[in-house]
Amino acid sequence: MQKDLATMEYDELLAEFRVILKSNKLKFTSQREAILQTLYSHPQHFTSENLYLLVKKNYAKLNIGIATVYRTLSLLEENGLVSSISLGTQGKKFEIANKPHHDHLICEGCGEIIEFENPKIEQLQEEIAKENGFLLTNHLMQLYGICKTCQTK
Amino acid sequence: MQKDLATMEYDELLAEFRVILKSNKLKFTSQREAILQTLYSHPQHFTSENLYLLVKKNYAKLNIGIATVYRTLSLLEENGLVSSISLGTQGKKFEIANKPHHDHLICEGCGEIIEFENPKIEQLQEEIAKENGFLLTNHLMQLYGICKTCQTK
DNA sequence: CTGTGTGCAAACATTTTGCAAGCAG
DNA sequence: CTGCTTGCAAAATGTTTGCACACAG
Repeated sequence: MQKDLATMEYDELLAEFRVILKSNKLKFTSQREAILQTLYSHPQHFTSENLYLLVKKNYAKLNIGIATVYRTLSLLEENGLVSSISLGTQGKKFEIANKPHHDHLICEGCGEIIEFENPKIEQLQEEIAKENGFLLTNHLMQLYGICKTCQTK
Repeated sequence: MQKDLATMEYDELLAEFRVILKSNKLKFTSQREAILQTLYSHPQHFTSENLYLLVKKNYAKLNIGIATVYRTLSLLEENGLVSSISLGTQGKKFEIANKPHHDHLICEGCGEIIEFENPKIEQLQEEIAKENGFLLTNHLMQLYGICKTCQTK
């Protein structure tokens, strides 16, 4: 039984990544580690571009290419180590998946993202899936609004 | 007080569109109408491309361009007559907004989209927003899973 | 060694924009 | 008439792919 990603420390995450690579006959490379490490140490939402720039800066010696970032993000997402969401006009964003599942409250004024989780909603979602004969694999919930600060502007 | 979009017939929708255009000093053109009409009569989810192809086919005389579709969709979305969602790898999809708010259950196998609504979840969302000092304007909920048919494949 | 991974540049896909001609008001 | 709108093509953006060399196993 795999350990819950939610409570995973970096070394555990890394070990998990190695297992995934091995079982897919893929190789562990410094570029792949740099990307995983960067995602882990910045639990924020990255666009592919942002992540590329940060890895490029923090691991200048690697001279990483944007193509590698895309390829690695796909790999990580396919294996559940990162998740992505698409915000309206801001494009696709990625984040490391080593935290409890959570949803997003997004301010349309300043773009601030607040994370939250709500077990009751999760339970209702399961019920809806069941009613429709679906086997749920994932979900995405984004609430858009105006935050307190922007309301007073 | 504006009539609820949810119960709007086409002629009402069209009238609403004319008002929006007028108040923005924009013109009512056959291209814009063709797009609105097509969205109304096909209450499904369109990509920009799909919609372009369908309008092109149904209104061949107009010889419409893809740029006009993009421009009109932006206009309609800004004014709340269409809404859009971003599905994982399938890009942004648009639909006419003249129906009750609803969320989506999406099959990762075949791409089928089932619409549903759940008042209990909506209420919980309001509570979450309130707790965080947000004034809710909109929300998006997508449940991903495998539909009954795809489960047996 | 073998075969996967990488950076690079080119290719693609999608969306936006400049422009001259068309047309709504 | 005036100036918004359109189609077209070009440009801009974002993402994927082919290739030859690099390197993990």
